[in-house]
Amino acid sequence: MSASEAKEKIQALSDQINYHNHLYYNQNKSEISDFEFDQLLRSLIDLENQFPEWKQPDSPTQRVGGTITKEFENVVHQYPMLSLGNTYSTEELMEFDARVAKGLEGETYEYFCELKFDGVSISLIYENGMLAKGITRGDGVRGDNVIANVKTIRTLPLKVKATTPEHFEVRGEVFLSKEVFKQLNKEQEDIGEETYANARNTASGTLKMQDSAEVAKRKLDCYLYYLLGEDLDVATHEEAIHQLEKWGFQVSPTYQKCDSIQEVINYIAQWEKKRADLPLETDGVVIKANSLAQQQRLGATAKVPRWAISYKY
DNA sequence: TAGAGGTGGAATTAGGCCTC
DNA sequence: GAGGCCTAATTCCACCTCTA
Repeated sequence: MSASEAKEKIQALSDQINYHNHLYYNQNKSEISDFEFDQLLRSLIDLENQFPEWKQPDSPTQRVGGTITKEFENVVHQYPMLSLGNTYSTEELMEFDARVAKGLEGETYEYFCELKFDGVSISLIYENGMLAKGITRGDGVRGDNVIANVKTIRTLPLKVKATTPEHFEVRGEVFLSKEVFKQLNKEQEDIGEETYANARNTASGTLKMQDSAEVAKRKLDCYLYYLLGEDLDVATHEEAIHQLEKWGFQVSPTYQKCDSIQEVINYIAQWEKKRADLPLETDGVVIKANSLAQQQRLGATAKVPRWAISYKY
């Protein structure tokens, strides 16, 4: 095979694999068997080994893993990763609303609600459209760069196709879906090993595994919920979420803008009934002030932002 | 068994508001 | 302005569950 033929073949195989990945993870459909999918991947790996000059940095083979990480690089977060304050009742929500109203005296404001999924927080750094770092929360100031493991998450774009700022950060939650966790425990049972206690801690442990090939087998998934950086051209959290969707990131389909705290309360009540039907575990709702300028004005304490709070079911 | 990530609760501190 | 009260913010620690 000539070099130019190899280049075309590598591109065609990459497109094919990306197409099937997209179908499987975004539409929950599969046109080929797991065996056929593996065959496609193996063909691509063989070709890339023969013609490494045509191997693309965002090749789907990057997701197969294989990197052994002896020690994760410790990285300082550009923007501290704060946790959220918790509420457990509508009374506490009303108090939160009163604090927001006080902080934004005389201004109108709206909220943005989304379900809080039971997973592990992650910060993704993109440089020139390429996924460069995947950092755990750590102590909120510094975290570990687990990029080799993050790259195995097939719903995450390794390269953003659209025009983006040179540098931006996306935050989200890495999780194991109920179905994948069930399957994982079945496999443990089959080989006579102890089953995992819960999906959140299993996802957390998986992210810190040293063998990314093993991580790739666990089928981690990720929802993104926060966009950070300069030159982003967005004025509200809602616009930021739409921007993430346009760039090909998977965001939670449960989000909703609310004009008042009463609408927030209605949203919480609505999802309390429906959340059991979701494919992954949720433990509450995150409520944020929608305007980024107002978020700035409300600021944060040393531990939690004043413009957002979580409601725990 | 040690170390890491994360959660939740108790204790302490800081700051705002009210009364005198 | 001083003192007391209340609430929010912060710190610390115990605990759970995972991987190495």
